[in-house]
Amino acid sequence: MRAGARRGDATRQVILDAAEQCLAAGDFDGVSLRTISEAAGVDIALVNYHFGSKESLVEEVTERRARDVHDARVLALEEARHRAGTAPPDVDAVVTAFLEPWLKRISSGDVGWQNYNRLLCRLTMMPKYLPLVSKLLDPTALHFINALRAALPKASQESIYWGYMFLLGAVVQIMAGTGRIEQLSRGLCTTDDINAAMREIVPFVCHGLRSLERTDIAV
Amino acid sequence: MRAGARRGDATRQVILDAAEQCLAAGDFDGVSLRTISEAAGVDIALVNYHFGSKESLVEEVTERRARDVHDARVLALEEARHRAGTAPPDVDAVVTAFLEPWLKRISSGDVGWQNYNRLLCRLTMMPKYLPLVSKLLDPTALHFINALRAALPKASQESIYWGYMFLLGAVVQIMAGTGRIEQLSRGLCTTDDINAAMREIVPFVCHGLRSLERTDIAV
DNA sequence: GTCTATAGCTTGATAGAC
DNA sequence: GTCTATCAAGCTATAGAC
Repeated sequence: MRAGARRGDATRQVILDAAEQCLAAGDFDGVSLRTISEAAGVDIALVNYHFGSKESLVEEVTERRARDVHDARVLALEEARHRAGTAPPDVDAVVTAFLEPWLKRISSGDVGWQNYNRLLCRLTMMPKYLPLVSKLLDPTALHFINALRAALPKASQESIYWGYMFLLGAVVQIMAGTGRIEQLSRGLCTTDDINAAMREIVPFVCHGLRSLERTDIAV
Repeated sequence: MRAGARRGDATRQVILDAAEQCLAAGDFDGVSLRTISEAAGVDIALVNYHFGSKESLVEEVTERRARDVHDARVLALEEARHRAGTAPPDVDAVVTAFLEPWLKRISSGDVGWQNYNRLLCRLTMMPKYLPLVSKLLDPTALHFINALRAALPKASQESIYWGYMFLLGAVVQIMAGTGRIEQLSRGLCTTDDINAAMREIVPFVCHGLRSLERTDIAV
């Protein structure tokens, strides 16, 4: 490997990290390549040289970490299956397998994971990026929807999908880091304390999901 | 009232409606005043004449409907209090008072309410707009957080705030209309069928919220 | 109140020297 | 692989005629 290539790889990483950070903090289309290149301490022309376009940059930023989380989640679910023996893993096990790998990475101290997360939450809210979001997350989603189906055999097909979206919604609302809960609770709660958030969210969604098997509840 | 003033008012409404629609469909900063003025069928200069700036336009678009929902929700909660007698309204009553007025407006056939909703969901995900979101929604939020506190006396202060955010997250995930559940369920579920969504979401969040009173659940 | 015209700026992207 | 210089296109906002 030539010295130039090594230097180029380093530049790529610096740009990817800066993009991750800027996109997590700002509002996507409001974040310019100039902002990103300045944060990276790199000339703006290099962004286009290495990534071709802004769109490709966003893709690379997200894809970089998506596969890793997916694999860890699938593995966690596999382990839960092993622990459960012949019966399928219950709701708590499925939810935990879904959230644990995520939580672990966020609280790892690597600020990149926190940025990736915020970015991804923001991304899922924008119709424009639905194709990218689907490419990144559909495999994981369908995998865990299947697991939820097995854990909640009495729930309807539709209910499982709705339940997955509610689970996602609760998590996204916390992970996006909008500052809203800090504002409402006047600092009592903070999304920076991921462990506290997880402690609350797991029982909430597990109880919610289990209720999907009941059909005798009127609105 | 002069004819000119009446015409000006009509233009204002046309612009507000178009802005509501464009902002609901697109990604906020990606939506230009040109897009909005073209959708409204008016000259772009009129947008600045009537609203002064893009920021003010966004404010007016949101504030236009925010007060109405707030009032309806407070009234619904008041009625629930009356029905409940001496005891405070239970979780189901509080959640229903929160969601019913919203649901009613969305399914009223007025497409403006649907646009307003999507727009608002999108807005809550962008840190940049936290001040506006707080101004619009904090009164409602704190009002219902108080009601939840009364309905869940054994839950901790923190849990109530978290629970409110989870409730919000589940609703936002559905209302934002990102097309994700349609994609995942291959058309089986759709956020256009608000009634179906509501039928699923109410029991989910009510069970989730009630679980906040329990403290014996390990992560 | 409305429209034309345009100022002044920022954007993403590229051509060419090194 | 990196940097300077610059492009065309888009944006918000405004000044002035009608």
